[in-house]
Amino acid sequence: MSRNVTIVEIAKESGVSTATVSRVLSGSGPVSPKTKARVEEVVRKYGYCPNPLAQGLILRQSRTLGMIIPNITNPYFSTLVGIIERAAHEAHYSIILCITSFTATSHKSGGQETEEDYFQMILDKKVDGVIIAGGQIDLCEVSDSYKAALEKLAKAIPVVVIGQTLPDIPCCFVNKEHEKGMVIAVRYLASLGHCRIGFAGGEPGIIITESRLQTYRAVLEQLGLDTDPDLVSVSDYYLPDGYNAAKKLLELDRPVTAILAMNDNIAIGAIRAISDYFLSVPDDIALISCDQFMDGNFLTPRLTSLERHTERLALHVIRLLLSMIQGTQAPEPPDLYPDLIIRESSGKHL
Amino acid sequence: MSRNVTIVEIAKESGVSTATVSRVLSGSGPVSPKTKARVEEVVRKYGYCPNPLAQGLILRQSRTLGMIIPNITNPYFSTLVGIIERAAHEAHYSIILCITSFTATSHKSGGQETEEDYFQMILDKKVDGVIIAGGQIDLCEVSDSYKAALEKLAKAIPVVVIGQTLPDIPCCFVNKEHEKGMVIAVRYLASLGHCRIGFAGGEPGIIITESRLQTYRAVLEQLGLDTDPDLVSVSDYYLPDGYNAAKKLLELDRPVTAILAMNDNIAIGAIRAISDYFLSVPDDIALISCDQFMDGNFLTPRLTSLERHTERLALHVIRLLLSMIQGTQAPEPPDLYPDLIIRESSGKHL
DNA sequence: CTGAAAGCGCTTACAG
DNA sequence: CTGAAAGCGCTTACAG
Repeated sequence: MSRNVTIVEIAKESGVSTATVSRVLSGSGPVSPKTKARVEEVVRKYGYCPNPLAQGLILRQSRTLGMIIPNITNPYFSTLVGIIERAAHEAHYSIILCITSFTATSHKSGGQETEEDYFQMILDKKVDGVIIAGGQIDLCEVSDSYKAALEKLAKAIPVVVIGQTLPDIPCCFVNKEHEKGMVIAVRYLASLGHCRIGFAGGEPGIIITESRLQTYRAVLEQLGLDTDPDLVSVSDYYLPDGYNAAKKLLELDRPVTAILAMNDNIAIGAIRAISDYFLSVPDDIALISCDQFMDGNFLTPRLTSLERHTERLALHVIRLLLSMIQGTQAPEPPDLYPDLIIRESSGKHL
Repeated sequence: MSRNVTIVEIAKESGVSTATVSRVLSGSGPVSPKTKARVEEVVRKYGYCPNPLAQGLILRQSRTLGMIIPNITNPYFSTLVGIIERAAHEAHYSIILCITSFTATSHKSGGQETEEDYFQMILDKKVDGVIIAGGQIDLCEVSDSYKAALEKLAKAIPVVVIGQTLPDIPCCFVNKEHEKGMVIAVRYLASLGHCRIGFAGGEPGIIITESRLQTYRAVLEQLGLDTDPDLVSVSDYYLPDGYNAAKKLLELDRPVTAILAMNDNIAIGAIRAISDYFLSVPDDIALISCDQFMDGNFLTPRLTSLERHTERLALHVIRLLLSMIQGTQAPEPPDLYPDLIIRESSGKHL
């Protein structure tokens, strides 16, 4: 950080006090048109810009927001970050990005760098607000230390978290919708005549997985279809998980005829496994991705998938945070009702 | 930003001056063991942490780095961001992420928010250093206003840019390697007996595209193979671009027998198009992705691709920036020699 | 080893 | 409408 023009120089050159310069810059307080013009000229000449550190010290704000995510490689999170950064920038805020590398398994094995540490760090940074997406908040069982750290954070600054609502913590919790899409997808597959519908991907102990699983079972029962535990294969959210899950579902004594994939990664891995068994999608196995990551029209086969409107979620979250910071009215919650986009992979009626 | 415990409280409670508290916290200057212990105790009790704004004002550093990218949705950039954030965090720096939405076409049509504006913003934020990846720097023709803005930025703080070297600008430029991989890929396809090798994807006027194109033509000529302009179809880097490019290459009077795809998106789109022509990869068309985004082993067909070691690049870039900031020796340049990972899509000898 | 004081660059009552 | 002065929370010569 090099030495820059300061308000003192500008004041001197303009022949006024720093107070006046400050006034014309902030637009607060009365300034005569002439003085104003003169100061503005000098400001322009030097390309002067107030030091945000000094401003922040007085104003108690940094015009900086923290965003904490477990992973940036996952399209869900990168979409979130993209939209949020853009909206924040338009509102003249910057985003400090924190990537915790949290995974349910690393957590169990006692990951070294914890999300709690990041909470503290972001608190120390004196940001004006924080968005937390995913991580431990998605666990069915949230640790006490996490709750304590989140509470401490939320008591100090506005925070909105995307994930389950934790009681007695002064955050805004924005809940994602996990059930409706599952109901739509299972019913659709059933309407096509499938009786053995597999569930592939997701991590046990994670809310999104468990609640989808529960819905899946409930709808299956309602419909009088098979609900063997064998029909379910969960491990994680990535390509190999889809591959292994599909493999398992195909090797059953009574194999599945349809698979619900947690997301596009799982679906792509599953397609690979299905091909390795010399079977095809959708002729032998129907497939639906429950979380669209890309335009399924360009995959082979064209992937039937659930659009969950991550952009709307992202926009809502940043607007909500901004409203908390500025003390304005909270925005209307967005329509997050998922859309089933029927393409080829789900096939036709059996 | 709420009111916090300050150094004054800590000093009072410890019965020493703020200077002493500052000394024990920073470890600079001599402090008697007893005083030190007492102060540390109080610090711990209050969970005190110096206000970084106040510190930054004096120390002229913010322990914050800027990272400017055009797009976070592209796996290349999200990988870069992931690695860089992690390394920065380990070195106790935070990352302010700036996403400019730059594309070559938006640029031509005169995009409203420019990268230059972001340069100014990040300068105003008083970050300690900046990493710039992609954007206008990847254009064959860089505008004067961009150069001027970059020069201004680089004169103020350390900046490393991933992209072509611009003369007379005091940045560290880290160049990516575009030719070698192309040579390997073209030669491999030729060795398999292909004579009509298409080139799909990429944006005209962008360095990575143009230099690969040049290499592609040079190798083809060297080998005495067809170099019709018709064999090339460029537009952009995403799924639809791969789809359209492959379509065009298949509709030629003398269609291609092999396609070089700029990256996995292009390859996936191309596979979709090839299937729509009732052709298959690799039986009818051989395919290589020149920029691996995911594990090609899980795609159908398994995708032969070039691994370009983005992680190594990312690590080098952040280390380089840190060395500039700290005035230490620059790290050794990484081995960015691309590896051709031969899987199914490139097929066997004709 | 320790403290009083100046100062980083700004903003905002408070006078005038 | 404008300026002198205090103060945001910290660090660092400078004395002692």
